[in-house]
Amino acid sequence: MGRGKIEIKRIENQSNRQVTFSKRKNGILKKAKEISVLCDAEVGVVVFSSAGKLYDFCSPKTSLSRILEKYQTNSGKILWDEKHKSLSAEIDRIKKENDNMQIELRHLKGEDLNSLQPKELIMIEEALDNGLTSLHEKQMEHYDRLMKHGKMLEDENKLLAFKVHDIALSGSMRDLELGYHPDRDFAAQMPITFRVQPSHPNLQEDS
Amino acid sequence: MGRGKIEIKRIENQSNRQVTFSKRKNGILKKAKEISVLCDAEVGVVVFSSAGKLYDFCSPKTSLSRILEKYQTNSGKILWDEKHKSLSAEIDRIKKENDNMQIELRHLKGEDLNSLQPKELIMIEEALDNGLTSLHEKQMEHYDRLMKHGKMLEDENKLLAFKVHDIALSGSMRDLELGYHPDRDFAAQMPITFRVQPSHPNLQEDS
DNA sequence: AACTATTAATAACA
DNA sequence: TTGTTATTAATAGTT
Repeated sequence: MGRGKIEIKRIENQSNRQVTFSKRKNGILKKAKEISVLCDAEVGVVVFSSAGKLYDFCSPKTSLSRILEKYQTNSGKILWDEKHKSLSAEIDRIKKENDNMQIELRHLKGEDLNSLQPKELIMIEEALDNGLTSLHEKQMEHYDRLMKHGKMLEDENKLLAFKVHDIALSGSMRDLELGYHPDRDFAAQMPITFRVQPSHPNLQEDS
Repeated sequence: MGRGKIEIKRIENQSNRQVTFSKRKNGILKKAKEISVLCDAEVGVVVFSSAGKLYDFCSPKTSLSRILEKYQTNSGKILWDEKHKSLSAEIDRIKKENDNMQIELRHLKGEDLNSLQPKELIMIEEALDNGLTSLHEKQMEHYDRLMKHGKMLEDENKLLAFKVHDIALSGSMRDLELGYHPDRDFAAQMPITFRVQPSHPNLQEDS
């Protein structure tokens, strides 16, 4: 189909080859489009020129992804070896890590101990003991902090109780009887730790 | 290019469509082969008939995998979305699971406790206590078993010591002075638990 | 599946 | 590249 018949073998003349590529590439993409429309077929075409430039066609209503997905299930061949395998490998690796941690966790929780040797039990016991030790230290810190805070509150309460007593003696009880008014001037300006907290159980104890 | 011109739109007649598909499909695959040879191009073609049958061509000296790999790097489009995404999602899921276990493990080992509230510390403490309880039960079992075994050995040793004493009295000391002979007749035929174990520390105590 | 009249693709050329 | 055209190749409709 041209001014002369040609043999189907590599065209040695570079520019000739390039022209032929361009024309035939258009031809193939056109044919692909036509068969997809005429025959309701799914078609995917990918072409690289020898220079490495990419051309492709994919039938409408689908995508290369879907076509290739279908290709794999249909042909049994697996395409995306590289990325696919590396992802699968990573999954395996993480799962193994997961399993090991799971086992360790179970052991620390006192489960699945039957298969373990006495020495292994002792190692777990040491881990648990260490854990408890650290934990108790931390709890002690919390306890100390709470005690300190409680002591502070008690001191504040004493101070407040004293002031209340003072105000009561000076005769202006009405302000207190009105209760909690956060937007009242004197309340807003008072440092927060010095505001009256009516529900505090310790408030009355030392007064 | 046929007895008549045709519009490029879906061929409604089913059998007609099928015939046209068959012919044009061959045409496309042939064209693909030709351009790959003539122009030294990489070509991949995948065609599905409307019935779902697969036909494909791939230029020699390469593979669909490689062509598609190249397609991705060249176009920036990511193909294998489906499997790829689901694998990535699974990795994320497992990693999250992993992280959670890691945190739980660290907590049980008494690490990274600073961010925890007292109530959380108590929950960990309970877990550790439970773990220790189960562990101690298991260790107790081991201990009991060992004790039982030790008692059994002691009994056997007493019996052996008695026999040794007996034999010594009957005058044939030479056999014993020769030491351990596993292939001697009387040793090989004796049940294994009754053979003399010279290195056993309890052997002389009750004799 | 073949056949073949016709259209479509394209090799060589500009 | 793009366009033109003589030719070959593909294929629509038919057998």
